[in-house]
Amino acid sequence: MSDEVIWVRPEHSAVGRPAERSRAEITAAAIALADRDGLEAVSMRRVAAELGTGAASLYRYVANRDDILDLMADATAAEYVFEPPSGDPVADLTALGVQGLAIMRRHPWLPELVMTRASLGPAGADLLERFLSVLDGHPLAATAKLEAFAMLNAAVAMYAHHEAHADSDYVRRQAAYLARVAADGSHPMLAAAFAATAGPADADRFPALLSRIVAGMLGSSA
Amino acid sequence: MSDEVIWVRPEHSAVGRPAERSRAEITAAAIALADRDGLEAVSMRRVAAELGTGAASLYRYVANRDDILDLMADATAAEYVFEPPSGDPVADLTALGVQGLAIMRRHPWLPELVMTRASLGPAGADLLERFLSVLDGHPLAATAKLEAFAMLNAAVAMYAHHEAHADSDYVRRQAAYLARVAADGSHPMLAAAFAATAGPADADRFPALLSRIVAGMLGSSA
DNA sequence: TCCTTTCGCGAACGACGTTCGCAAATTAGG
DNA sequence: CCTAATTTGCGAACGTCGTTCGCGAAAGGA
Repeated sequence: MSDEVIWVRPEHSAVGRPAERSRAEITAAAIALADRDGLEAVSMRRVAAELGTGAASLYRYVANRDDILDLMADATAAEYVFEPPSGDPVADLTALGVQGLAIMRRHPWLPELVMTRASLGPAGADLLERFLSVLDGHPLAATAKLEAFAMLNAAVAMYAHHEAHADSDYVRRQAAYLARVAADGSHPMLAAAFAATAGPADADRFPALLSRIVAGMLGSSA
Repeated sequence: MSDEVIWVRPEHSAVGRPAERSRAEITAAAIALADRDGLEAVSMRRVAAELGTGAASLYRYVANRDDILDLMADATAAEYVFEPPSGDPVADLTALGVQGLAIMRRHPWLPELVMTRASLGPAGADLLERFLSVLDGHPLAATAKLEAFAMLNAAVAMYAHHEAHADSDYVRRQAAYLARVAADGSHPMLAAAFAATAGPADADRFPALLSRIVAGMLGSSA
């Protein structure tokens, strides 16, 4: 029953007792939970509790927990809105990435999902279609375009992930350790970089960073 | 006791009953386990079993499971060997990334670790120092250099992660779904890309991809 | 009405991370 | 040598997790 991806499995049967809930409701509950308490709060029991039902009931809608994660990821992919392309591939792909960052800011758990599972459902396929159509006619091998898609997603996810965890205890401990290493004299470059970074962070550097990366991937600079 | 990162906590006490094992042994056992059975096999109980001891004993060496993951990650960072720089930053950073890919090919679980918790221990600090020294004198803000470091690691991890899971059941199911979507006519670009990719994969495209990305990040093309 | 099919879900299983408390092992001080 | 102080090893237990099983309840078609 589940040797196929969830998107091709029928949601409800036409006969028998009708279902009281839907995949969409489960997805919404899981996303609400994750937005509030993080990804590890998305357990079968807690999603079920969010819906006022029993944990075992979820298995009527979903083969396992990973299916729920796939539903969540694809639901966020559906949040993209596609403006008419400008004709400049670098600008259009950068805009796509910037929009992705905005989505990930709404869902701080999304970067982890994108980085570790990279699954594409219907909305993910639409996104990829859009990406490829921006690149239509561009002299780059199909494989390279697909790599670029993966790379763009990874770059956005990486940035969003860092941003979302910038003030966690874990990162603070980590930074304290690096500062200590920098202070002991054995890592002069690290010390210099730390000193230069000490000031307040300025405006959103992401679009510039991303467009450099995109330009690099599309350009023939190597 | 554990409001500090593991690298600054003393490993053994001078007095009292001497410890029978060391962090290094635990790290080696965990890495062996992960190399053999994957990251999720690295549980307290199984690492302990690998060492012929009890699970609770590990907490004398480590505050929690995440500490073990940090030890593992830093142990792999120690596998880098730093050749004398050539003077060309793009080439030197690309070489660093290519070496990182080789390390990740030896440890297929490493990409996931690098992507989800970017933690730097002593060997990680050495790696970052090397990265920054290659970029010494380069006209790029310190923040941008640190972003570039994170981005390089992410790119390498992403590529290695895809490579390592390319023939998992999960990816096969995923590819079958995308092929089905491509076949139904609603995603022409996807279909075209699939057709163009059907042939056998040629040689290792990674150095070229990576050097384009690095050049993009370092260049002033935006 | 009854039969077939599906659904809801309590109960249970095994594995997980982590804590507690105590016995064993060692060193420091007398 | 003995004792006190200190640290280690770890069995047992707690709460949570994903998942399975089996059964009673609910609906539609004959």
